[in-house]
Amino acid sequence: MSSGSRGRPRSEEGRAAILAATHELLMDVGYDRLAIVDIAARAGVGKQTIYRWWPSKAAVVAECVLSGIVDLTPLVIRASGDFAADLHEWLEESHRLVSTRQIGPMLRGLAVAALTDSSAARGLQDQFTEPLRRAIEESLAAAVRAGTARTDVSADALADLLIGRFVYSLTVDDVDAIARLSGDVVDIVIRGVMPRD
Amino acid sequence: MSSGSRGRPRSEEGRAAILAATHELLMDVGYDRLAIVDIAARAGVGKQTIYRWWPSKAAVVAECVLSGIVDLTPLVIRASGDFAADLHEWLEESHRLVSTRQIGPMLRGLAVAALTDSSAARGLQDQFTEPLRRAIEESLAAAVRAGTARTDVSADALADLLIGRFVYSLTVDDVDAIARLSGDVVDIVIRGVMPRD
Amino acid sequence: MSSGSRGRPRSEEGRAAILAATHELLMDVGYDRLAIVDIAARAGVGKQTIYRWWPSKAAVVAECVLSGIVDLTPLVIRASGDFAADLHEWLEESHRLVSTRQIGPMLRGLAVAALTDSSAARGLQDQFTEPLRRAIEESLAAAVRAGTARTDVSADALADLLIGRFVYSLTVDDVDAIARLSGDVVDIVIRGVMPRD
Amino acid sequence: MSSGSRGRPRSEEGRAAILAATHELLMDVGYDRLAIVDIAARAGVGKQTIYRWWPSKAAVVAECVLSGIVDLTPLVIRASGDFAADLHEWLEESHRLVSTRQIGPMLRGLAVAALTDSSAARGLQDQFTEPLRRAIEESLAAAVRAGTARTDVSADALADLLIGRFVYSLTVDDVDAIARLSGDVVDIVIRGVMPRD
DNA sequence: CCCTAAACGAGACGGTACGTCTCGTCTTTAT
DNA sequence: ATAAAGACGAGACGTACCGTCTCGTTTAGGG
Repeated sequence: MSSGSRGRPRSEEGRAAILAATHELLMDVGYDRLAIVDIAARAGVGKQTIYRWWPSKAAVVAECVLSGIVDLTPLVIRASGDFAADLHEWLEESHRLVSTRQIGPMLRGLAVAALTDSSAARGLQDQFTEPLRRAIEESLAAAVRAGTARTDVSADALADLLIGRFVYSLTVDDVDAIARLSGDVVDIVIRGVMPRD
Repeated sequence: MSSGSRGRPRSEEGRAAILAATHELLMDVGYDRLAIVDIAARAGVGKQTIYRWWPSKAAVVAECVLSGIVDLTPLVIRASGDFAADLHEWLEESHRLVSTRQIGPMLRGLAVAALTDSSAARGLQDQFTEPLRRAIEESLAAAVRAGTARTDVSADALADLLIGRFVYSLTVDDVDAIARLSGDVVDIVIRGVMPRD
Repeated sequence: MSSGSRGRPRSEEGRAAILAATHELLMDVGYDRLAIVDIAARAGVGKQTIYRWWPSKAAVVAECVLSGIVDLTPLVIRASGDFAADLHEWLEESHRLVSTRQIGPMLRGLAVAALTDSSAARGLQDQFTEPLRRAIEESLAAAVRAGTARTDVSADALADLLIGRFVYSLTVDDVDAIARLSGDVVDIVIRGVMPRD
Repeated sequence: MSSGSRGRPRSEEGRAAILAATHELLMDVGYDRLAIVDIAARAGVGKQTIYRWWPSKAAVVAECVLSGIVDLTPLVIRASGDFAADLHEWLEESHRLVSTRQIGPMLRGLAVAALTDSSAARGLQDQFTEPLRRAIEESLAAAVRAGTARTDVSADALADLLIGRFVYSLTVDDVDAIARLSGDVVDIVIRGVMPRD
C-alpha cells in the first residue's frame, strides 16, 4: 500500500567516494582550488550526484568532517587530571598539525567554509567544535576533581577562548610566534581557572 | 630632457575610488561575491588598473582595511584602568558590530581573505590585529598600575586569547550563545591576570 | 508448455497516456524543449516505460502522429474533381494551420524529427506523407476523369512538389509571403498537369 | 573627446576560426552532435567568445553559411536558356550533394537550424534560398527569351516549388526514390511554365 | 492459491552540453 | 606611460536532460 522509499536508493558507495575524494583534494589543493567537477571526476561520479545531495562546496566539505572521514580526533584535548599538562600537550599537538602541509590548508579550508556558509558552520560546530568543547569540559572536570580548578568555571567560556585561539592561529602566518606564546597562554588560562590558595 | 617620470601619473583618485568601491561592495555582497570587475565598474576604473597595483582580490581587501577606509577602531579595546569593565565593553561592542548586516559579512570576508592569502593575512595582522593587540596591552598596563593585574602577564598571550575568541565568534551562527558566555569569559580572563590575594 | 507471454502485460492505458502527453507537450513547448522526463511525469508513468517501448524522443513523436493522436487529416487534400479548387483550398488550409501557435511548432518539430532520426522519418513518411500523397493522387485522378489533367502525369512527382513546398513553408518566417504566392503556385501546377488544348 | 570604439576590438581572426571550426565539425558530426565547447576548442577560442557574438548554436551555423564559409554555390541552378536541361542538371547535382556523407548531414543541420531558430531561418533565407531563387529566376528569364517559357510565370512561385522539393528531399531516407522521380518533376514543371502551343 | 516473471512508478545514477560568471591578460584609443 | 574600455582564452559554476540502473509494487499467466 504505502511506500516510504521508492525509486533507486541513494548509493552509499557514491556518497563515500565523494567524501573521500573531497578529503583527498582538500589535502592536495586546499579549499579554494577545490572544484566540484574534480571531486566528481575523482569519485567516479556525475556532477549532479553531488548537487543532488549537497547545496554547495562548503556543505560537502562540512560533511566530510561531519562524517568522520576527516579525522580530527588528534585535535581533541586529553583529560588526565593535570590540566596544565593537558593544555600544553594540546597546544603543541594542534600547532604541529596546523604546520603540516596537508592538514593546515585543510583546516583553513574548513574555517573558510564555516565563514562562508552558515550551514557548513553548523556542521563543523557539531562535529569539530562540539567534541573539542566536551573534551575541554572533561579535562576541566578532571582538574576540578584533582583540586586544581574551581567548580564555578564555565567550561563553555573556557572552550571559547581555547578554540578561539586555535582558529586565530590558522590566520597567522608566523607559526613560531604562536608556539612561542603557548606557554604564556597556558599560564593565563591556568590562573584563570585555578582556585584561590 | 628625459624622464624620471614620463607619461600619465598614477591616479591617486583612482586608487581611492577603488578602495572605496571595494569597501562598499564588501559591505553589500560579502567577500566571495565580490568581483574585481564590479569593483572596477563602481570605481569608474579599468580592470587593469586594479591588477596593475594589487596582485589579488584579497590584497585589495587587505589594503582597504590597511588604508583606514574600513574603520575598525570601534573594535579596539579601551584602557580605562578597570580591566574588567574594558573587557565587558569591548566584548559587547564587538559582538554588536559582528551582528550588523554590513560589518559582520565584511569581517567574515576579511577573515576569509586572511585564511586564503598569506599576504592579505600579513596586512590584516598589521592593520587590524596589531592595533587591537596594542590596545589590549595598554588596558592591561593600566590594570597593572591599578593593582588589578600581575606584572608578569604576557600581553601577547592575552591578546591571542581575546582576538582568538573574537575571530571564532565570526564562525558561530548562534550570536546569542556568544553574548551569553561573555560574562564567563571575562571571569576567566580576569582571574587569569589578577594578582593572588 | 512455454509462454508466449507471461508476466504483466503492457499497459495500453500507459501507452495512450504517453502519446497523449507527448501530443500536449509538443503543442505547448515544441519539439526541442520536449523532455522525455516531462512526458513521463505528465503521463503518470515511469521514464523507463517510455524507453522500454520507444528508442528515442523522435520515435515517440513519430508514433504520436502514426497513432492518429495528432490528427493530420486537415492537411490532406480534397478530391472534388476540380483540381484547381482542391489545390487552392489545401494551400489555404495548410498555411492556416502552420500559422497556428500550436500546430505550427508541432509540425516544425515533426520535420526536425524527420531530419534528425531516419526511423522517425520513415514513420512520418508512412503516416503523414503517404496519406497526403494518396490524396493528391486521388485528386489528380478525379481531375483526369474530369478531363482537366493529362493521364501521363506522375502523381508522385506532383506530390513531391506540393509536399515539398509545404515543408519548405515551415522554414519560412514570413507567413504572408507563402500565402501571397499560393495563387501562382496553383497556376504553375495546374498548367503542369493540364492537357494541351 | 568622444569614443566611437574604445577597448580591444573584436578579433576578426577569432571570428573566422570559429566559423571555420563550425563548418568542419558540421561536416564531421552533424548539427545535433555539434557542441559549442567543441567549436571553441577547435577554434582555439574561449566559449564565451562565441556566446558574446552569437545567441545560439543555430545562429553560428547560420552565419557559417551567410559568411560564405560553407559554399552552397554548387546548389545554384544554371541559366543556359534550355530550362529543362538546367533543371535536370540541377536536380542531379543537388541530389548528388545531398547523398554525400558530409554535405548531406550539413544541409539537414541547416534545415534543422532554420526550423528551430527563426533568426537562423532568416540568415539562411538571405544566403542560401535567395541566391537559389535568383538563379531560378534567371534560368526562367533565359527560357522566356528562348521562347520556351511564358512571360507571366511567377519565378518566386516556381522557386518555392523547386526549393521545396529540395528541402523535402532532405527528409527522405530513400535517396533513389527522389532521383527516380526527378524526370517526372521536370516534366510537370516544364509543362507548368511553357507557352501554349 | 500460490509462484514466477514481466511490466510498472519512482527516482538515483554516470554523463554531456548548456549558457553564465569570473579570472587575469591583452589590445585598442584617449589623456 | 598610464588610464578606461572592453574583448580575449580559460575554466568552474549550477542546470537540464540524456539513457541506464535499481528499488518496491502490481498484475497477469502456469502449476
